[in-house]
Amino acid sequence: MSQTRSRGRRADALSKDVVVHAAVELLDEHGERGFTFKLLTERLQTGAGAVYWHVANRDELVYLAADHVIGVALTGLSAEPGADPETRLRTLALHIYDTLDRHSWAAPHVIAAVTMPNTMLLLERIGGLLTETRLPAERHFALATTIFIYLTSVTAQDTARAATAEPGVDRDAMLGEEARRWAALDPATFPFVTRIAADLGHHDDRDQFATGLDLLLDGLRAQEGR
Amino acid sequence: MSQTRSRGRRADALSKDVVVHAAVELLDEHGERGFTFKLLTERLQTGAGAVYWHVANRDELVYLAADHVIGVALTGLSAEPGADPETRLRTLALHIYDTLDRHSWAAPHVIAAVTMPNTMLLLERIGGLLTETRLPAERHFALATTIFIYLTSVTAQDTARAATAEPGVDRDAMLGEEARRWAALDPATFPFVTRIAADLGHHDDRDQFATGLDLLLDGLRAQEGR
DNA sequence: CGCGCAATGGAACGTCATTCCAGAAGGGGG
DNA sequence: CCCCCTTCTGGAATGACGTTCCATTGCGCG
Repeated sequence: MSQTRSRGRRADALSKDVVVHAAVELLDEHGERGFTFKLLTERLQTGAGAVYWHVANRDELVYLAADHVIGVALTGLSAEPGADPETRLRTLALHIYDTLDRHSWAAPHVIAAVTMPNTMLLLERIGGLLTETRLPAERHFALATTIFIYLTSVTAQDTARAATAEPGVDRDAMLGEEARRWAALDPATFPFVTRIAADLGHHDDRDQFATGLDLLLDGLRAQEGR
Repeated sequence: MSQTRSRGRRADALSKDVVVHAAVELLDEHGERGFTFKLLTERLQTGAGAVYWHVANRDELVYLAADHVIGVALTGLSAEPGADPETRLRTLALHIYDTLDRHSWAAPHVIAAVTMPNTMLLLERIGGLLTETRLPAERHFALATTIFIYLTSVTAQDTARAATAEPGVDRDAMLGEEARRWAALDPATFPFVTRIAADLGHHDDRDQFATGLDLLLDGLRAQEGR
């Protein structure tokens, strides 16, 4: 089966796109930490040198992979005509949240560099929706970036936390375990945490995210009313 | 000067605390990526084995260092008596922001594990302040975690982005450069981004953070009013 | 049809976290 | 006072990783 490959140029050429696609797959499977050039060259049936011909280094590859994921998420979003801007903002945010949830390694990189082409497109979308509200134009920059930062940051952290869990361990079981630990704390020093420990058990990250987003939008509406 | 050390037990004993302190220093100086066991053993004038006697591995060490930083931040915060809970919440948040800004490597770890002793204390503080508001008790869990998540996530990303910059490069110059790149985009596809490009030039992360926080608190007040 | 150069595969290198272990204090019991 | 054993130490050894280097190849242009 596995035969030693001949050196030199190949017919089924490697390309930046092919490399990035393979990287996204492997990142999805093994996470950022588990993603290595060894895995990558094995999947692509090639050597390290070939990969480095198309990509500067590991960092750039992960960067490109993250941008690709955001790009797919943005193009795969329907226009949702007729709805008011606030609703569409909410839809957009949750859609990005879900996408990054499926590629948990990507989120931290999306924010690190606003330079990323598709990340900028995301900011553009948010800003476009804000323009349709009655909010004063001089606040648009602050508000758009705030929503952008909330969206990317919180998602990044949610997914990072989720990725911490050992693969194969039940998520609900882990939450239950954590809730029990909270409840077992000293109520004298932790009156609040012990009181809300039960809530932790039936807690959903996505709902949590939506709650914060709604709070932001409520704040926005409150400012709008003034 | 530098003399070969004899093996075996030493008078000036190493301890978990000493190791963690040195780790915090080196993390501040070199960031998470630049922090290596080589640097650590050189500073502590010892070998790797000695460090591993006190600490399980690199991950645990960074975890302990991050918790230590949060602990210092929480104990170093004055009580601010007389102020209303909302103001105190704002002060607390900005204080944590500033602390994590000074130890940019720490922020990502603070959120990853809510298990961290001092991270839980932070959640407790936030919850305690919420209890003093007129908000319904059944919403306390959702709101406290929302604020907690906003605080830690956004700070984490701000500091991560700041750490990306090459040491020695002027931050304002970099922002100006970025603003120029935004302005140079095609106004047809990026109407919003090109319009707000100028704002990016005189933009401050801390103000930005405060804006989002105020938006959250506005939303909170709006819900309170209902 | 041959030649140049874009592309390739893998060996080699330096760095890193981690493991392993021989050996040296410290201190308690005889 | 001295021996022993637990606790702690330093550094050599290991294996995985990202990256560099280069001889070699075969596509596609002339």
